[in-house]
Amino acid sequence: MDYNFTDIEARWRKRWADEKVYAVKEDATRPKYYVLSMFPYPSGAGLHVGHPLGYIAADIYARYKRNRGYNVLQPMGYDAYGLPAEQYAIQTGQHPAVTTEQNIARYREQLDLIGFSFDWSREVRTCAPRYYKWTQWAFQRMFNSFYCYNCGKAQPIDKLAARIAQKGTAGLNVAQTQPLDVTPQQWADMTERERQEVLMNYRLAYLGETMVNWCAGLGTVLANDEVVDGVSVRGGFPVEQKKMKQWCLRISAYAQRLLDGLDTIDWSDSIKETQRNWIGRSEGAEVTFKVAGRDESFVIFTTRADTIFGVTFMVLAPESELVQTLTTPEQKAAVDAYLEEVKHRTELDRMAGKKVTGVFTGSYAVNPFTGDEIPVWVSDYVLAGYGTGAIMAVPAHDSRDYAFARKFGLPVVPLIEGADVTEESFEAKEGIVTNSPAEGKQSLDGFSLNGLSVKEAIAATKRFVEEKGLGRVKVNFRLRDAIFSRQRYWGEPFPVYYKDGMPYMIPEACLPLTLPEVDKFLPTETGEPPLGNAAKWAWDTAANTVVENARIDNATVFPLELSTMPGFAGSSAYYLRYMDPHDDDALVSPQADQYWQAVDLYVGGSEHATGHLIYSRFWNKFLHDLGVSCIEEPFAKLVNQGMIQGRSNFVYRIKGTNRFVSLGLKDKYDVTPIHVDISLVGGGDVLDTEAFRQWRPEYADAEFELEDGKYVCGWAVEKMSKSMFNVSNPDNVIAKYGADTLRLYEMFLGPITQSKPWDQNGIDGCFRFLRRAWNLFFDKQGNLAVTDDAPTKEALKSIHKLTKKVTEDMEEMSYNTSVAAFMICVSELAAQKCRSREVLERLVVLLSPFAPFVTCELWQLLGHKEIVFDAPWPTWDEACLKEDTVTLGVSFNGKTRFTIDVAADATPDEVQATALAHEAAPRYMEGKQLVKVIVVPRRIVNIVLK
RNA sequence: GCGCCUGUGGCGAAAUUGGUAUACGCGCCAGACUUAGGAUCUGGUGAAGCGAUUCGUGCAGGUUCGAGUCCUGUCAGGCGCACCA
Repeated sequence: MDYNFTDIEARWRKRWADEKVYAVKEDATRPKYYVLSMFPYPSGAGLHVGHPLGYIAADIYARYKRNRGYNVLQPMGYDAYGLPAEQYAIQTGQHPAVTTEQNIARYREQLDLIGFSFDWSREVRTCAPRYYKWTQWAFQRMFNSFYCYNCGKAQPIDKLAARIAQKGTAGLNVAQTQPLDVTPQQWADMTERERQEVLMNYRLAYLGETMVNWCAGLGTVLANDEVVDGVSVRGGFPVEQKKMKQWCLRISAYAQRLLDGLDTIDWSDSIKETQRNWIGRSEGAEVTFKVAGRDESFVIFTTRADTIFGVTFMVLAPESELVQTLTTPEQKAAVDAYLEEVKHRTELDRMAGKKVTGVFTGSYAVNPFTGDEIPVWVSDYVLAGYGTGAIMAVPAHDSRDYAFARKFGLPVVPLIEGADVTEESFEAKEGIVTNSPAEGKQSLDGFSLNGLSVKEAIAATKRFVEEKGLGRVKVNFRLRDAIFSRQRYWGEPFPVYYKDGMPYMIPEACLPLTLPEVDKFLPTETGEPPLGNAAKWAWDTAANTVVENARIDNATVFPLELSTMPGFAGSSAYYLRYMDPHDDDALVSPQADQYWQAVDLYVGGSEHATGHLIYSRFWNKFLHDLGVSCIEEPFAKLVNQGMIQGRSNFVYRIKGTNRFVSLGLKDKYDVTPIHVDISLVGGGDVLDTEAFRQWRPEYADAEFELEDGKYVCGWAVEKMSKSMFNVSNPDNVIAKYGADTLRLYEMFLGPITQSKPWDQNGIDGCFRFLRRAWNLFFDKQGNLAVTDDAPTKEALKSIHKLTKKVTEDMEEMSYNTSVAAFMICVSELAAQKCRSREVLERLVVLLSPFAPFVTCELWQLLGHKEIVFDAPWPTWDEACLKEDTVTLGVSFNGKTRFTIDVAADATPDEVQATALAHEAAPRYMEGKQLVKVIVVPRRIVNIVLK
């Protein structure tokens, strides 16, 4: 019987769906295992062969766990809100919901072809109201929470309000936008609106006036991780800094926990390191400097408190409010001119130019340690958003301060023995401190760091600063709060209305607040977000319903928020929803959460390192604080699959003509390389010139200059993308080879964590393997030829070897070597003409996670009623793997010379005797003395001579 | 600049974690069956040499009886962060 994969796959696909074989329920009698692949954004282009790589790896693991007796949850869904659908809507007027629906249908079709064991009854879509109800709910709970550092978790905001009413804000140790000073009396005298303003300073979801990344091209603000090199990740439009009122999530409150949590999870070092960098913890000190001749002071942050004796000037960020207070009348014109100049420099200029600029404020600060008066400058190399927006400059030991000092002729005072600062600053945190204070100079209480190591000096200075009340030890984080508003249509609406300019949450019982219809997806004429176009987008607090805008009276009917939530909102807790997707009373029921706990294996791309994977961890920690998620870290183990790149082909057109020259001849002419669709190119990169002429009208009368009668294309490895015509589509591969071959080949390509180009050429090897495996079960006439005879020793050895290898590879997800092992085993069994049922059944089970279709068919042909997915995973017997004799390499002084065969259980003495008795041995022994013989078990015997 | 990762045949990649380097697949070569082959099967395939042998894991050292693997330095490529004080 031929291996007819088309029939086999179609039949089993149907049966799996009809019998719902992948549906799972909580089952207390079996251990659970939760496998998750990052859900896709369903783009219009459909899946290419790169997308399923991670899904296949996860699916193999999920199926393996199922064979091992685990109750495996492996769901799938769609991250359905996003910019492309909205951009498409703006261009075509097609509603994003319609295109999204179409794209999802297409994705589903493609995913089904590949044979994943997803439980589709648990599918989620972020744009479904029943789903985003819980996104809105979580947002409301964040609004109604603050973060208490004393108890280390989120708390209800009412508790804070009560505390302020009783004791004021004094002594609060909570996450806040800025320190406030409110007494109980003041609180009592406040209006409702004023109190709301105070509370806004502490809420975990808050409305903040912040500098945001404004992208005019997209008409919205972006989060930091959505901006790279000053342009938007999506679309590549320029991004500028702008001060706007936006919803923010106080993710910075969780900075320390996000950092600590990394030590408890099994993620790759590189992703953990990326997150550590992004969180950017730095320990230092805040030191207060008085302004000379005035009753003012300001605070700076430094990690190098030990360099306090080398401070020769101070620098303020241009955006800092201190600039106004510290600028003297004489300097005001110069400072204002500078501020104006900085404002018009975009983020890109600022990074690319790296010009050293700045201006003197006219004021002087007093060094608290020495009493020296030092000038205060303004420069854009100091960031307003980090620390206090002001620094003490130590040009001798900081390259940025050094460049500034050299440009403006400010003094450089070295503080470390032997440091040469004539050409550049000395930044290493090592050496012995000197000059602190300089000889003959006074310092506060005679404080001196001279003779200490840098490390000791930092500690000593911090202690001194705290003792003398000059400042305090402080930990700073680079992690910024996440900006949570987008001026877009296609996203979750905020369940928020505005009364007296302050936001209020619509009642929880009224969730979800569904996205309204609009007739235009562009901003309104007054520049409001697209939701401003909705006719019915106001909240009636009496009736608790959405009503016509026309009825807004600000008495009982109020305007609703016009922004929507960003992409990461819906993807931040989806793994929890999969546990209990149809529950309308809870995001996840306690029972479901207790059973499934958290994701055991999470598979997805590393590009989400500073986006989704941080937001999701934050979101889960918050839900954990609420008691909704029982585990603090959502993803116990993370595997980042590599990207599959495309292999593009080029033709070379002679400039100004319609004549194309083959690769080997292109250097003779002035040519333009042009991407050519890879479907027009065959093996050896030979172009089908006729197909090329028909490809596009402008090439209809193309002429070709051939070499050896062929047109050879150039090639390059690039990102797989429609515009480069290098996309390979899984449907085509499946039509030609079957899904089992595709699965096997994607795994065989190399380690899943590695990026690699897609090369269709190798796939025949995997197809041949499957066909050979299939043929093991049939005789020449095509009849099933499996016997119940006892297996031979060799066959048992082959299958046990395979069992061991595949089982051990599973945990490492080292599937490429497993596939190789399958190939070896099958060719061994074929050579042995093995027909043993016992052996072949084991082979079928082992192969089933990799090739589910063909193994289902074989399992049934072998007479089993149950599906192979529930068959127990085979075990191996070490005794079967033992050799009777082993071949050892014999080396003299480390160089292998010949091999010997000895009994597997030979003692070292026997091995040594056999080795020395070998006919070739005397040749290498000649004239040398035997020092010792080292017998490495089962490997090699090394004879050491002198 | 700082941090992390990776360098092995013509190509994708293995290597029992310090023990016969290049498993497995692609490609290539030869043979078989064919009217035919971009089908199938069998064998060969790191380099040099007729050969025994010698040389071979980016480069240079080191530890070891023995190093792709460990250590030091260096070069190249990739990723992340980057006026973060």
